[in-house]
Amino acid sequence: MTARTGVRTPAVSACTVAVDVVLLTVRDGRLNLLLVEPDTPGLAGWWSLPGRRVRGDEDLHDTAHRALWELAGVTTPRAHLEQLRAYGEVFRDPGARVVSVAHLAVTPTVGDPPHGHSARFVDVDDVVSGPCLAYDHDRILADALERARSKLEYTSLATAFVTEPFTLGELRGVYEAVWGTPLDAANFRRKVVSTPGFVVEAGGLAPPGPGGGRPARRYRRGDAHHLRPAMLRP
Amino acid sequence: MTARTGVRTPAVSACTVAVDVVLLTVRDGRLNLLLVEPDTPGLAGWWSLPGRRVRGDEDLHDTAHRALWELAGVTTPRAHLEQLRAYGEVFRDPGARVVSVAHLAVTPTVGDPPHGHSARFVDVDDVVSGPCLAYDHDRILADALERARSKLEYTSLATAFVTEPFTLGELRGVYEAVWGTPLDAANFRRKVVSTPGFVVEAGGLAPPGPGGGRPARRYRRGDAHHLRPAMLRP
DNA sequence: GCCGGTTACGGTCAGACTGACCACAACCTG
DNA sequence: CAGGTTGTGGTCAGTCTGACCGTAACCGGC
Repeated sequence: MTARTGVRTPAVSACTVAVDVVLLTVRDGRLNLLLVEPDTPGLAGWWSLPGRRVRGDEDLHDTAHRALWELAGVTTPRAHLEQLRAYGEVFRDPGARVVSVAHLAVTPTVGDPPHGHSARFVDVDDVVSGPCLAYDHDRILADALERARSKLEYTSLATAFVTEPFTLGELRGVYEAVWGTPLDAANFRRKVVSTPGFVVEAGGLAPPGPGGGRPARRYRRGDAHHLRPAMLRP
Repeated sequence: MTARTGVRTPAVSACTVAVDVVLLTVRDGRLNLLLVEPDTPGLAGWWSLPGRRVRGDEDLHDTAHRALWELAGVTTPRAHLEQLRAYGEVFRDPGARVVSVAHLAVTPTVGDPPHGHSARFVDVDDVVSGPCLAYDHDRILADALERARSKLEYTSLATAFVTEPFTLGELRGVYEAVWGTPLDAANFRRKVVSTPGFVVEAGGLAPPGPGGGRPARRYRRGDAHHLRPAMLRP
C-alpha cells in the first residue's frame, strides 16, 4: 500500500527499509562516486545511488555490501563503511513508503564496474553541478560529501582512500581531491607526521612519477583514528 | 527505493521501523536523561528509551515528538531534535525485526513527567555506571552522549540546553554537566564572546544566585551554528 | 558597616599550533 | 647539463589555548 492517500492507516508495518550507498574513491586526483542506472520504468536516463532493500536476515552493513555487489559488481570486503543516517520522509519515494538508511563507503582506487552492470564512476563535481539524481539522492550525496570532508579533518579516514604502503603525496592528494583545494605540502607533512599514530613509516622509497621528483618515503596507517587537534579545511 | 525483484522474501517486508529518543537536559547542574518503563511483559523492572513505531503517514521527526508525548507527556515543540543513526542488527530486538532510528533531543530544564506516565528523568551517570537498559539502548545512549559531547565542541548546541536570556555561567554549566568536567570561567568566556555569532548580548543583568556573586550579563543565541576553531574538551 | 565567600569579568604570559614562506635534496626529461 | 617537479626540513610571525592573577559586584553573617 502506498502512503499517498495520507488517510493514515494500518500503516504501522507499511514501511520498508532500504540501504543506499555513497561509494567514494579518488581516481586521477579527482573525487569520484559510484552511480547506477535504475531499471525502474519511468526513471530511464536518471542515475541513482546503488541501493537495495534490507532482507530480514541481514544487517544493514550486509545490505550495503550486497547493493554494491549486485548492482555494480564491486566487492568491498575491506573498504571503509559507515552509516550516514536514515532518510524517512513520507514522500521521498513516490512509489511507496521506504525508509532508506544511507551509508558512506570509501575505497582505494578500483577498476571500472564489470560489463553487464549499468554502473559507473563519475566525477563528483559533474554530479553536484550537473543534472540531479533520482529520488532524494542529491541530498544524500550532499550529506555524504559533507561527512567525508568533515571526517578528513578530525579522523584518519583519508587513509581509507589509499593502498598501503602509500606516500604522503598520495595522502595529500586525497585531501586535495575531497576538499577540492590545494594544500601546502610542507605544512601537510608536518601535521601528519607530528600526529602520533596517524601514519607509521613503512621503510623504503616509492619511485617518482613520470614527471620526476624526489622519491618519497612509504607509510602505513597507524593505530590512531582521531586527530586532535583537527586539520581544518582552509 | 522502489520495488525490485527479490528472489525470496518472507523477509523483505518483515522489517518494521521505530524511533527511539534520547532526550537530554540539565537539571541542578547534572546531565539528565528521560527514561520510560516499557509495558512489554518480560521487561518489568527495566527501563528504556521512549520509542514508538513509525506510522505510514508521519516523518521520523514526528514519530520522535509523538514518542515523547505519548510515553512521557513531554511536549517539545521548540526542542533541538536531530537524528542520531539507525540501529538495524537482526537480533537487536528479540521479538521481531525492528530497525530503530535513534534521535537525540535537547531541551532546557522542564518539569517532571506528569503522573500517569511511567517516565522520569535520571542522572546520566547513574545509568551509564548502573544497571543496563533494555534492548540495545545502552549502546544508543552511549552514541548519543558521544554525539552531544562532540557537538558541544564545534557547534552551538549548548544553547539548546538553556532558556533565553541566559548568562555565560549558565552556558558554562551546560558544558560542565555534559562533559563532566569543570572549566575555567575566564577562558570559557573569552572563547564564547570572541566567536562571532555564538551569543549576542541581550542587555541587562541577571541577579546573582543565593550564594551571592557579581550579577552576570544576559545573552541570547547568535546566528552562528558552527564554532571554528572548536572548543575542545580538556 | 565590615569581612570572608562567591561569581563575573578583564588582563597577562608562556607554550602550542598554523599558514606562508624559503632552501635544499633527489628525481625526471630533453 | 639545464630546467622542471616532487619530497623534506626549516624559519618566522601570528593565532589560539591553558594557567593564572587581580578587580568588580554581589551575598550572608557578625
